[in-house]
Amino acid sequence: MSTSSSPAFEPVSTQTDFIRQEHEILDFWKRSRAFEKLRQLRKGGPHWSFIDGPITANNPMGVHHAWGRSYKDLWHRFWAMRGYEARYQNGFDCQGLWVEVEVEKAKGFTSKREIEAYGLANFVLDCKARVLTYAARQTEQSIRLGYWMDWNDPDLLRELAERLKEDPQQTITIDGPMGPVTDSVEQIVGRLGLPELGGSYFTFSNENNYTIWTFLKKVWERGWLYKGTDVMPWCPRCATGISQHEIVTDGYRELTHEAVIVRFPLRGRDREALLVWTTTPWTLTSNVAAAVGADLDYVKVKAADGWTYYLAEATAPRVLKGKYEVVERLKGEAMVGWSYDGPFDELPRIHEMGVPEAHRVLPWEEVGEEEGTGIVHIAPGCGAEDFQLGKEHGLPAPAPLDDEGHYIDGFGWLTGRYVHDVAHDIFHNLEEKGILYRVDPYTHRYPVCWRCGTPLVFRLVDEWFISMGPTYDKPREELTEAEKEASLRYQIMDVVDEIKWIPEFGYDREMDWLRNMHDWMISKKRYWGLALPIWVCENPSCGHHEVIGDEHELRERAVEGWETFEGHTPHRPYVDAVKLRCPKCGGLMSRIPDVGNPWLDAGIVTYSTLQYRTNRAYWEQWFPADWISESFPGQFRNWFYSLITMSTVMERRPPTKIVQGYSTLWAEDGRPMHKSWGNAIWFDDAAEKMGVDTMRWLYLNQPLDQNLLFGYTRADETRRRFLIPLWNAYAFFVNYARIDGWLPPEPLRRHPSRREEGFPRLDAPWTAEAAPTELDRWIVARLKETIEAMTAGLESYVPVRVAQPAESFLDDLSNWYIRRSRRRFWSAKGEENAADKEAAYQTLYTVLTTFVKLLAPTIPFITEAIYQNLVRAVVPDAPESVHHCLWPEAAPLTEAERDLLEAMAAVRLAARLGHSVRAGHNLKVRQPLAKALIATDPRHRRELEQLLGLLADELNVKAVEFVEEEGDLVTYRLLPLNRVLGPKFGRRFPLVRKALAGLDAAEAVARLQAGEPLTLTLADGSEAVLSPEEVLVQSQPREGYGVAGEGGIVVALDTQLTPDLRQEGLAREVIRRVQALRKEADYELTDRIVVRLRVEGDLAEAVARFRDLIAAETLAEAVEEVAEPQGDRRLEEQIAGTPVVIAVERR
RNA sequence: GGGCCUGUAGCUCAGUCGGUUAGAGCACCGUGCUGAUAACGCGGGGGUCCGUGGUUCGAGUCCACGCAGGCCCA
Repeated sequence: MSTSSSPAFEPVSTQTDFIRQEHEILDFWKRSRAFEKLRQLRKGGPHWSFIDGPITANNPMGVHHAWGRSYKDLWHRFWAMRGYEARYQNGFDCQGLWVEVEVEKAKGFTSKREIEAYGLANFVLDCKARVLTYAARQTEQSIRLGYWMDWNDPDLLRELAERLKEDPQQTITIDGPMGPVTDSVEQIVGRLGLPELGGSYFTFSNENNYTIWTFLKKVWERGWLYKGTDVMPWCPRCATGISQHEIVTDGYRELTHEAVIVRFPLRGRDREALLVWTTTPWTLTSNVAAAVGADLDYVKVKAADGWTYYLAEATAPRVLKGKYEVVERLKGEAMVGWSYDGPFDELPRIHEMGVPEAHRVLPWEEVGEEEGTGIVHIAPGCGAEDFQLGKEHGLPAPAPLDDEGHYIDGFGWLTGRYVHDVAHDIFHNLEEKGILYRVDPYTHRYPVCWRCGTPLVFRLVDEWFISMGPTYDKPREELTEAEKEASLRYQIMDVVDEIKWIPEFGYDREMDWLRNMHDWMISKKRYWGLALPIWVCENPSCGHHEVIGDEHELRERAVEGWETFEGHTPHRPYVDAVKLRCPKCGGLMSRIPDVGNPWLDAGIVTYSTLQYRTNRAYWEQWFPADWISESFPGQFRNWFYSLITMSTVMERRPPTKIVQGYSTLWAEDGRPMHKSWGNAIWFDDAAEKMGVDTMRWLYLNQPLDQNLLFGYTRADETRRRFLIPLWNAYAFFVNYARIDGWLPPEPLRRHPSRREEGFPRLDAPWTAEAAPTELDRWIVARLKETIEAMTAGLESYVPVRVAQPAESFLDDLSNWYIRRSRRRFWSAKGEENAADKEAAYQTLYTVLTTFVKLLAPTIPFITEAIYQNLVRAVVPDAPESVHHCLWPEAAPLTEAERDLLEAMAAVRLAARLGHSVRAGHNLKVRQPLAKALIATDPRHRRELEQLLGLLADELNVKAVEFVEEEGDLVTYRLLPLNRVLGPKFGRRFPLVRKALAGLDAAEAVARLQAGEPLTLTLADGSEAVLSPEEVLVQSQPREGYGVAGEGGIVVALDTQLTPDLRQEGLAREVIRRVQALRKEADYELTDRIVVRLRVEGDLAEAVARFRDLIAAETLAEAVEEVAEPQGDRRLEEQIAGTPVVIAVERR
């Protein structure tokens, strides 16, 4: 964002405020319409299709959403840089109980009755308005994250929300991508996301709802839609059934209830009773039977309280109070058929249903003795398994609760009471009747409502289901076509086979779910959601039902109420007005009042958002998605499931080619984030305190299958490890380039944004003016390697494979290339090393401009800031944004480059060893030494010889020499090659190892090097012959010689200090202190100075002798010895025991 | 209750086909380097590789059983 007219780099501070910079970049993108321009640039490119898993527009977005959204943005940007065109449509999930619950809270409603009194039309408007409000909020947050998507203007969404509540029927005109659109507010809202309005898709849109109707009609036509009566988990607060999909998602909580043991007196016997256990006392009102395990062992005991009890033998010690005596042992089988008096036989409803007559003992294989008494209370109207068992035995099924959890009429004193409030009164009542045995607290995982947390009850209800079809008891590959045709379950599995799952275990999870899942319950007795298009004949003797496939069919079939519905979106209450004629009996048909399961809304989007109903050619262009990405937990049975199931029904095709999943976000303390635990971090806070580039890098550097521990400590670490070094490498370059007035020559000025403009390749990035060194060639080879690795990582959708090569490259760049190259940038202009300096500039410029492109998809802000200065400020015709550039490409590494990479690794190892020796001898690097000695094999020697100057420099030695006779530096160790000799000698192997260790190593090595075998005499007297290939010779540093070794390289240093070396070392001590003073004085890098010193003894000699060196190194025009040194800065201390005073002054 | 995964340094995690002295980052201590760095280098302390048993010349790695935690399903 240069403002100067003549091209030049802007100065760069190393103290940049990254967060402020992010806001400036956001402004820049907005001002320059960067995203719109990118879309223009990529128009006509090959398609990369992404379908967004819709985010629930119900609350501000969290840092866990930011995780997924960073990935979505990253891969969009990556493919755009590869030249692909994408659709960029964000999605909002809009309908369902989660929105209703929030609106209820806001309105202070606590029951469905209050909603109905308020009016469905108003309630639905409130739900729509809430969705629009939070969609606006989430859009703003996503923009802050740097996410580039096609969304609506947040202000427009907020305005629609207000207008909607004002008067949904008022007509407005808004601008769309194809021109102005005029319609009622309600219809504009219903058309959001369609081509004429653009922006995010909303699952409450007309198109989304009607496409689901189309889906449901197909289901119905194939005979898979049915109404079932069953005992279902039910939330008494929300007054709705909870489907299996929902109950397993966050659906259990550790709760402590009071478990009760009750006497069921046996009829016709005196004070003999079954002991029956339950954790849900409210269900005792509806007890019908008692179940025993036919093969379990039971006992009849005489207890101290005068009763005789029956219970499972294994349970007796923990169940029975006080002393007891076992009178008889019997199998459960023996008790089957006994009848007993139920605990609430006096209730009128129980009487009416013939329950007392039905009471008896049944056999049931599910009965166990781990809990309770081994005799299970059966209430067919209150439990799913109980209902099944009751059906098998033809038992009545009293259902005691209404939809809000109150006892219905006919339950005596309980009628009208709330299910979760009656436990104690029931205990009291049982006590009075003399049948309460004991009550104990019992902690178990109990299902709760996933929205409001209310413990669920089980109710006998009518719901609508999609049949998943039979599960056949044979392997899938043996299924016939006919069997598959009859079972949606297996059709879905076939589709799942065609999808690539990342990580791979996703496939198994999805399959596991499909094998086990029950029919999909799609109805909900609520208000805000998909209006299920099921119309039922009102004539009770007919009951025929039909599914309507779209709005046109509805209009054709409507015989009543169309005028009430017309002009409205297909939501309650208006759509409920439409009546049809029953084709069977001629009666009137009404829509069932239920709304749909919200996963229907999200599952249809690969059809509804791609114009499946209206423009099949367009749909074919973008279907299936290339990639979708969501957090794993829950999605196997929710979005992934519904998406795949619905696509299977629609077209029997996979909705996406790749599913990428990632784990759960936790707080840094390893626990889930929880408002009440104080460990939650809000997105807005994270963005403004960490910066979103930091967040995005943190997300990238995270294995998909592990939970992400998110917090400020980790963010600081991430910033320090990656963003700051990146920024400083860039700042280093710019600040020296400014000093030298360096600008990139022509071949380096190419940053194409379209393929036809050509690619600069990295094989020879230097002009004729540059004389690249091995170091330059090395970092370019590393860059090529990094391009290859990051590209492969991105193509495979594995984030750590993108982050890891980038981090390792930056480390090499910062801590080796730049550190070793610094001096090359200092030299003055026009000297004989101009070509070397030019090479350094060209290399670093190429590396930095290429590297920021590789990083741009992940950390879009800092890379944009760097690009604007490195490229746009000096190459005005370059693409306007780094995000408009094409992805770097490089030819494969050449043989020479591979060799160079190996060689540099050897040098760095040798340098490490040299530093280690210095540290061991307390020899500062500042102190020059005469030579380093290296003992190594011929291959490493060849490698090191290419780069000796570099190594000498790094170790501050005058020479590096190789020693032929290693024995001085090294001792040998002989080790057996386990892999070979282990199997060869088997049991004798330890003896071989021992014998080998006992040899004279030097002598044995000499023989081996001559190619002769070794003959060993083992401890058991036998002999073993080892060929040279079977022995590993390990050289290790000889103790006490100042050597260090590793990986086949041994380094020693000549630690003798000659007077010359010592004086040079002292001179360097002086230089170091002058540099420190320069820094303290805050001089510019180019400022010339005068150095004034007072020194004595050795030091004086050293200064006199190395005066020129000191002057050159510190940019001093003069190095003067004075009695009282004065200047801008001054220090007094000792060097090697000699006092010294140094002052510097700027010229 | 069943299935899958995990258990390695204070913390977060690598550890290939079973093989030689079990590693990294963070944190801590010492020390060096520093005319880009909030960095970086070198060194140090810190290990019952969850436990028990087994297979094997050899087990962090394979097997069995158990313990603890996570996920999925009942």
